[in-house]
Amino acid sequence: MNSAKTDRRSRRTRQLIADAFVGLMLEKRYNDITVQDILDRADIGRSTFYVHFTDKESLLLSQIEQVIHDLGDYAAHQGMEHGVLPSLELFRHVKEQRRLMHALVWGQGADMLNRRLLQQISQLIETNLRAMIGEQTDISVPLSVVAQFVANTFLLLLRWWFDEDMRHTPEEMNEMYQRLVLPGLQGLLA
Amino acid sequence: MNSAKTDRRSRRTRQLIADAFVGLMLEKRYNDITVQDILDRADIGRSTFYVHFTDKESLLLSQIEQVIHDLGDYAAHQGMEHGVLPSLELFRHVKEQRRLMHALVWGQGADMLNRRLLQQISQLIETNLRAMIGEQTDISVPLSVVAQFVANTFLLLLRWWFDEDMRHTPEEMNEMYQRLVLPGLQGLLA
DNA sequence: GCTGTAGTGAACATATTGTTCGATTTCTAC
DNA sequence: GTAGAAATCGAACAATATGTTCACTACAGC
Repeated sequence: MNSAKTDRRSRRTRQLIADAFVGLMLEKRYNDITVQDILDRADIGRSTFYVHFTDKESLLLSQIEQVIHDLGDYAAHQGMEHGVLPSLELFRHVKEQRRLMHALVWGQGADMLNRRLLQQISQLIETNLRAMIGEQTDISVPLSVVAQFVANTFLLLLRWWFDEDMRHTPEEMNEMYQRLVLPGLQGLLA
Repeated sequence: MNSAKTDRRSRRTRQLIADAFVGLMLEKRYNDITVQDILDRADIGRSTFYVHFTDKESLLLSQIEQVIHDLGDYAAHQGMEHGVLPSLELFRHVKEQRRLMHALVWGQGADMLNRRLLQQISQLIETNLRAMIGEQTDISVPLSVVAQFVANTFLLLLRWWFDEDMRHTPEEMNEMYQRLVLPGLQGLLA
């Protein structure tokens, strides 16, 4: 056997599976996708699937790693003259590669709770913001984005806090929150 | 029958179920928890579970709503003299209520991909940051938090962009990114 | 056309889900 | 303390999903 040929065939099948999976991820939630769904869409045999992936989850993981690798590669090749993150280049890159990214980052994969929490807290913030700015309407960033930005940072700090076993005091956490969020906020509302 | 009495019994059972679930969420991922696990831990009958919840998911949702309701209530009662978000009060509140919040917000529920993406991008940023600040070590917010803050905001914008069907250009997105993130960043590194 | 690797599909054991229903427990009202 | 309603129990059930096995077919390269 010549590994080149078999690899090519093999990779094609993997790709078929991955494509079907990504397509499904854009339509329904990860949890609602069955292996059978994937087999049907990719039109491959059940046993073939299990030759390539041990699991539905390992398929998900392989796709995640794909995106990560891709993005990391891209970012690394942009150098760092752009500050801490070559953000513009990444936004462009994502726009080109949108399908896979979209399916994974925001397809139904993103988990319910964080979405729900973000939504609720953002809404609260947006109300407050609206009351504060009054008639001042020429804000360069949509208000809903600003609200989500604040809520998102708050939730991030919460998670980090948990990770650190809540060693810090609420006051310390609040200090970090303010240092991170307020400057940007003031700049926008000025 | 008097609905007061039955309600009390019923609520106790619901609570048993919820407690068992939260405990399990701290130990394993949502997907790996079976209804049977919950029954065993709560020590209740299978049919009883299905009297109270139609689904494993409806149980999750009810817990999420609980947290949301709780948090919203709390935030609302703090008034808005605190800026856009009564953050300090919320951090305090969370610390007291940590179990449920922890289980849901960062127990294994938070989805894999976002965690992984955040981790990877943060790491890239942290490296860059470290190179930039050089010997300057007296930063009030841990560098890893700053890195996660930047990465988290970037990912938030990405998701928002998807939600808006990518109507905006990468340049516009980047503009928002910079307006939100840079002020805080400069303040810290100054 | 032979050879070997990859893919096939049917069959299988196992596990999980959600439902049903009669028996049993718990609790209140009397 | 007893009747009776509501809640729980638990065993049994059909339906579905999972992951494995194996004899088979298909096909690329020599």
